[in-house]
Amino acid sequence: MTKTSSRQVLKKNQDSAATAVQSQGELLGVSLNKRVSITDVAKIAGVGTMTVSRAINRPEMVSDALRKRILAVVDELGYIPNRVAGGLASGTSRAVPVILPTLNHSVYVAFLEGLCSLLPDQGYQILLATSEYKPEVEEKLIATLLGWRPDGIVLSGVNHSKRAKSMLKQAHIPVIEIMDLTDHPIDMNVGFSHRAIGCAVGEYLIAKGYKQIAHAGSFAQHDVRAAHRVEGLQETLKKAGLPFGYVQNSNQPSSIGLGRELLSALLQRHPEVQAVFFANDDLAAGALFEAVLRGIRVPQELAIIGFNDQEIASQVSPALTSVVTPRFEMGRLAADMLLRRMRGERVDVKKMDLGFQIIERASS
Amino acid sequence: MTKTSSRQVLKKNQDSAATAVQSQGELLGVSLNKRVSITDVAKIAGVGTMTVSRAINRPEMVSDALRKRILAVVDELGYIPNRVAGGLASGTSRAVPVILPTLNHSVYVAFLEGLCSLLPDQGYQILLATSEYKPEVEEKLIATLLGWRPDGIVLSGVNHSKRAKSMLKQAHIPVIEIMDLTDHPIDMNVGFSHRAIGCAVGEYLIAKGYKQIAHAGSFAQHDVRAAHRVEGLQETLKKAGLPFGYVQNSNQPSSIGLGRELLSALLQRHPEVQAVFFANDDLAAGALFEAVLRGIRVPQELAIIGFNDQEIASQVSPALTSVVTPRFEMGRLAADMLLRRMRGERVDVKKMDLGFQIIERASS
DNA sequence: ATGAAAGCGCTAACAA
DNA sequence: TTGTTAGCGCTTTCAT
Repeated sequence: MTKTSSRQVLKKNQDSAATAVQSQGELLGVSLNKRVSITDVAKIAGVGTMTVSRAINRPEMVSDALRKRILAVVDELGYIPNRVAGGLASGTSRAVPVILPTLNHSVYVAFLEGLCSLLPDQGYQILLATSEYKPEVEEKLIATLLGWRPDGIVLSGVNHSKRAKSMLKQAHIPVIEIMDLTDHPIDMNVGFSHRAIGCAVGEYLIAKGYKQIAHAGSFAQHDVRAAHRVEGLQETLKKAGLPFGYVQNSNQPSSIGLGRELLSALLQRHPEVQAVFFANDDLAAGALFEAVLRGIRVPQELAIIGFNDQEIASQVSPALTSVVTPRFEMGRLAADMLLRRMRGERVDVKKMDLGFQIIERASS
Repeated sequence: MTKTSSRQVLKKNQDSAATAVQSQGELLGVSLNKRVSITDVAKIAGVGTMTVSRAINRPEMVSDALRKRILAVVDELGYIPNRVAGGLASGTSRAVPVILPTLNHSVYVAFLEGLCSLLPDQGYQILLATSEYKPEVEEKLIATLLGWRPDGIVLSGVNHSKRAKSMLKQAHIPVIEIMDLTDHPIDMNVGFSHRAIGCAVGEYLIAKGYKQIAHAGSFAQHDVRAAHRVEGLQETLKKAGLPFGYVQNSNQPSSIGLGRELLSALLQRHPEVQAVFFANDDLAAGALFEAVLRGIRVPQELAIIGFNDQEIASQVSPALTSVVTPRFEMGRLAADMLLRRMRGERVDVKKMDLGFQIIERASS
């Protein structure tokens, strides 16, 4: 392949010097073994490096003839501009780190898809990292990722270590916090209020006449957002004079199987429970399967409500009531806000509440 | 924060010059507004930049006293080394692009988690990109990603455009192709034979006594690997003298709901079908739900077998027979092989067949 | 429209 | 052990 290319180039530069060195694996002094650089292209095209740079990045600034010649050489040599060098020279890396707590929840994956559907097309590269829900890991990741001198950064949640915040401020780049809401965003913020969701679910279940209402979740000590939903729920129950102590947690990662276990444990401790709000639909689906297995009628004997409206919720039977959150759209919106800022535009609405909706189905 | 830091540093450099400029937002000629560079650290610590570099990257090469002093300054200033500059200077970016067809399949996500569990800890940064199963998108992504001068790269599948292959060869970096097997890997290859899986499933179903055996899948025109499983299945059916034309495809992305639709369509066209091999467990679960809904007894009237052994397979009832593939382990292994190569070690076994296993459950 | 010079921030290689 | 020099490959700036 390399050989073929060099021959083709040769035809366009048919002088004795070129022919002479070709046998050494060189062409006009350009080694064919080393990665080809802008200088190589410039030499062979017989122009300055700046013209090559322009022909590639701002084609309209170069005359048609020259641009054509240069791009032909680029093609022949298989030249791929070095973004690392370009980034250093221009001070803009086009890198956008995304720190997610996990990839194990379809919510974060859907969000990531939203980002992927916009950022790469605009020339930005996603640097992926997962924090495992641990603030100290997140802090380290932020430090590492800022080393890439990113043009912007995406964080999950609104709780970050003091040092993390200070590093981000020093970086002077657009930052967007997603999935949750705060009154004091580092910079920009799109998400929804988990506390409000907890309240709404509480009100919904109370209105349906349930009295003994529980919450069950995974990764209890780490998932701050789930904790906020629990708080909202408990607050509402308290106000209504209902018991609010029915909480079943696990430290394991979320799964359908864990949903079964959580329900079993909960029913053993509190057989009187009438309705359970789960931290996500996988757990809720597991609980539903367990209930069906045990012959517990849903929702007559036990109501189940999930979270995030993952596909499974609508597909099981009875179908699961759930809370829809616009995760894919959140990804696109986050990307859009970042892009505008990275282009130098102003973004006036720095905090966006994307809201949520309870989708009532057969399970409650 | 910045102010506090500068004061603390000041104590260690208590000379009149420093005090004089501090009010201008400078300290020893170091602006506090610009991002802090290695030169800033060097100046304030009173050492050369190389010593700072060493104190950070090869601490053992610097005397204790000096290292301590330097790291203190690093801390005070909040200095974060610029990897872009470092990468350019050292010729190693520590970037590892990963091109996946989609994030919509839990297989790829699990694989990605496997990578994430190893690469970042070793100082490598994952650059994520999705090709939407399109070779031409993949080719473009490869070109873009090679611009980051990565130290290695991960590709999905073994079918890549000619230009893609040639670019990868020119890059002279370790390449690993995952998920599938080929006799002619670009460089390294871990995966399993989808054709063999198709054959094995065929033999399994034949042995169970099924005669009318179908395959149903999504993204038909793009998912080459699913197509190979179909080929294997059909080959086996053909050999056994059984009908092999029962194939139901859709161009939509995979989902539980699509599984329902696929089964409906298949049964309408071929009510005689006795067993269906689905392209993944989401589809299979959907089909199962649909069958239950229609009162079709599984497996007595219809056997269902899924692929990838996602969690849902074992949790529905009847539980789904499926084919386990070690996707998380594949991620770790791919990371491990890449890491060894990136460290300059040799990797002798360039092609690894990770195999698969049919997990028999109640649905077949 | 094109090119030359300078330098982005860091590290390899060498010198002291 | 530490510092100096010279780039890495590109783009900015300024000249032509």
